[in-house]
Amino acid sequence: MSIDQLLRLPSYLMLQLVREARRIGPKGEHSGLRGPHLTVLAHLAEQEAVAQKRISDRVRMDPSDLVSVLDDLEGFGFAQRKRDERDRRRFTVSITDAGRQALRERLEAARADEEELLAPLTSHERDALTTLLRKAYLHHADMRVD
Amino acid sequence: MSIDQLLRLPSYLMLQLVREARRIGPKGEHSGLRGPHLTVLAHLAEQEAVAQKRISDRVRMDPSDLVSVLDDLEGFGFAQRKRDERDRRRFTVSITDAGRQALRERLEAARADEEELLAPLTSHERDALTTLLRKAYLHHADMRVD
DNA sequence: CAAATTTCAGGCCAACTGAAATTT
DNA sequence: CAAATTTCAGTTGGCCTGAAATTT
Repeated sequence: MSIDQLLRLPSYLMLQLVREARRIGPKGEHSGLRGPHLTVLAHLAEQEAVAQKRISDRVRMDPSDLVSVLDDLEGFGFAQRKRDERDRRRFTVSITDAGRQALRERLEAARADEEELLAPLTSHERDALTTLLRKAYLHHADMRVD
Repeated sequence: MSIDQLLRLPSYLMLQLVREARRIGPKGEHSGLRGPHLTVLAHLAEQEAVAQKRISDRVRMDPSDLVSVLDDLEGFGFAQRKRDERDRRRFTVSITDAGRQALRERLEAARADEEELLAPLTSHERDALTTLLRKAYLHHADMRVD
């Protein structure tokens, strides 16, 4: 009875599925790249020379945590930091070609893992799910966009 | 462009929404009860005298982590451990009345938080989302049921 | 001077690994 | 003896707070 009530809570179900997803992937290639790295890379891929503060706002990541993520990305040669000479408090961050390549590969792998996670759903159901999640997420994301 | 690809990955969207959910609640009452405690309580509410191993299998929690969760629940007076005299390797765990009461309250609070998280969706959409998530989750859960 | 940006030190929780102690 | 169950010790990653250093 109580379990059934848990299984009617979307946030509980999402948490369990996220745990399931973590178990499925990622194995292989750039496994040093975890969730936050991928998120940051994707945002870098759309902007030239962004300040770290702007990134951490956009992806809702703590600025202090972003530091080590960028350290990693620079270590892999996937991103570069440069002082902003117009405001020397800032660093501007850019993605490299290798970074774009790694991003492509990881997105590809993520889509494959997705297949496995959502295997029990028809492709129509998967689309419906994605649409609903996207709508819910975008609402919260828009609440905090500049 | 790349962000858009991220936003087509259900597991990414679910992860972000779970993070959002964590920010919303829970505040107040029994905040010593976190996610795993609630999950375990819900499972205890349906079974008399379960072995820990069985719980950790059912909720896919590491047996060693379950130890401290049960320590907490016992500390709150929400659960009890007793040696299984027929197989003295086992402890059998049961929920208490106080545990049932706390579970009820926490489920109530969780439903309220849910409202806030899924505010952007119509009630029909929320139902559809829940159904899809449930279907996806149950498939994986059934894979590991005795 | 106050405020913004990046960085570091340290905290907590969830998830995992490896090994011990007890019992079957 | 090997296997099962519970427990403990220790690691990691994600998320957070507080404070420092630099610059505006």
